[in-house]
Amino acid sequence: MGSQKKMISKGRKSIGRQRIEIKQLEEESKKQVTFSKRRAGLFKKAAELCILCGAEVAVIAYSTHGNVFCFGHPDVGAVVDRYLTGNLCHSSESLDEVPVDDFNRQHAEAEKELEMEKKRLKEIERQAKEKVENNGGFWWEEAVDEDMGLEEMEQYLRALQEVRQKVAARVEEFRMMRASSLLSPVDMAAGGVENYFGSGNDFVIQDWEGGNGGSGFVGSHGFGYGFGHGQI
Amino acid sequence: MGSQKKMISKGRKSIGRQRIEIKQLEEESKKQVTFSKRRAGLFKKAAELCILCGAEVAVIAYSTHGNVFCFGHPDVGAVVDRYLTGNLCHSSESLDEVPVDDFNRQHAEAEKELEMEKKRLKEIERQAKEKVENNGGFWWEEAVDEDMGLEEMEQYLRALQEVRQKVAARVEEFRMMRASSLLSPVDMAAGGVENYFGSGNDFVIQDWEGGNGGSGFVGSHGFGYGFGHGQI
DNA sequence: AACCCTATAGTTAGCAG
DNA sequence: TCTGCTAACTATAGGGT
Repeated sequence: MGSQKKMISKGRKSIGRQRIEIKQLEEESKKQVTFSKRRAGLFKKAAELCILCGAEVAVIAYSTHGNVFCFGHPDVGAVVDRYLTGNLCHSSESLDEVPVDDFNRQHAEAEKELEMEKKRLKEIERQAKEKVENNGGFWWEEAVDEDMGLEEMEQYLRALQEVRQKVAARVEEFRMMRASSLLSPVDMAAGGVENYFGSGNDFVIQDWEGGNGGSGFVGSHGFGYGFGHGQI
Repeated sequence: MGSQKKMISKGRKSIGRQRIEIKQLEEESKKQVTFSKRRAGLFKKAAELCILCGAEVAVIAYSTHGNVFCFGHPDVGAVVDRYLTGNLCHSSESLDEVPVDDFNRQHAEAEKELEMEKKRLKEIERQAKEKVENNGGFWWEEAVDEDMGLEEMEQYLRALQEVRQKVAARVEEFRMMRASSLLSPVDMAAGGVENYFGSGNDFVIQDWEGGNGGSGFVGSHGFGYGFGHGQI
């Protein structure tokens, strides 16, 4: 950190930071530079949030080129896991302007969402059953029994994690074997998998309610909003 | 939005922002306020990154109280999905100082990691088998066949997503049924589940390599580093 | 608890090497 | 490409309401 000499001679050393509009950058090179810089900033902010507030945070960022960069505390997997197992993610339709202080309305929305979620679950199960009957599908497609207990389910969830790890590892192994050249690490699985949270195509901010209402969360850039709860 | 009168009388209106050390805040109330403010800032930054650079970003943040707040574009589920299916997340031991330009070394590390991953897989499978033999465990614990093909495996992965969704939904349903009061929405799954990416207990920043080397990625707060690649 | 406000700490756009 | 610089922009700590 020692030596910075002045190495600029003109009166104005630099025009300094300029205000920019927040909209898609046209120039590819500028886009890349900005991505690098801002990603670093984002990760730093995330880390500070963790340290200051004891929060657990995961950030996953894909560049347009398809490369992924992650930050996580305690680690990405743990946070994502927690998210997947503990969150049914009440899909946000486009409630564009959530009144900041209307608790009751939000609660109503929550219950409606839950209802829809249940319906969707039913539909999925029905389809799965159908598939098995018609195509003689694989055993795992009829895995979840209608009468499975909570206890058993939790064990199942845990086991599922393990299995997934194994499969992912195996898939990775395969990929490593055949692809020593330049193959995008992620596009294999990109297609085909349904987006099972059913949200729209815009930005989404979602908070999860712990059982009692909360107050509104307000973002800034024309996001689609999920639930907003000041409850921390 | 209309009326701000001056309501401060002394010479200095405010002491303004003070420098703070980045370390766990002691005061609970301050912690909460900071979490709110900084979470908002983090989400805004994430959104700007998406807009400016066309990136896909997911941010998941848990407060110490266990409440979750998410940001995602196109949405959290999509990004997480992409992450889970396309990423084995080469666990970062503590390669504390990755040389910025040593591609070969990084490649070597990658292969070593893979080797360890394989070993771990073997160990897990052995344990699973043992468990099945000793306890008559559940069928799903012996799910992954040694000779499963890539094709089949990919389908399996996809199916796994579906099943997990179903289970998560079911678990959620159960929880909703019994807990109408204040129960943390997430702590059920928090314990017991192994961290299947095998990273440590510290901060983790992980990038994914697309098949050819890249240059170093440098963070700032004593994180554990994964792979660093300038490749965007 | 959620907003204001202000002053200032911190981030970053544009350049240069 | 990535690093460093600098000026200007932006986030936010502390405080009030």
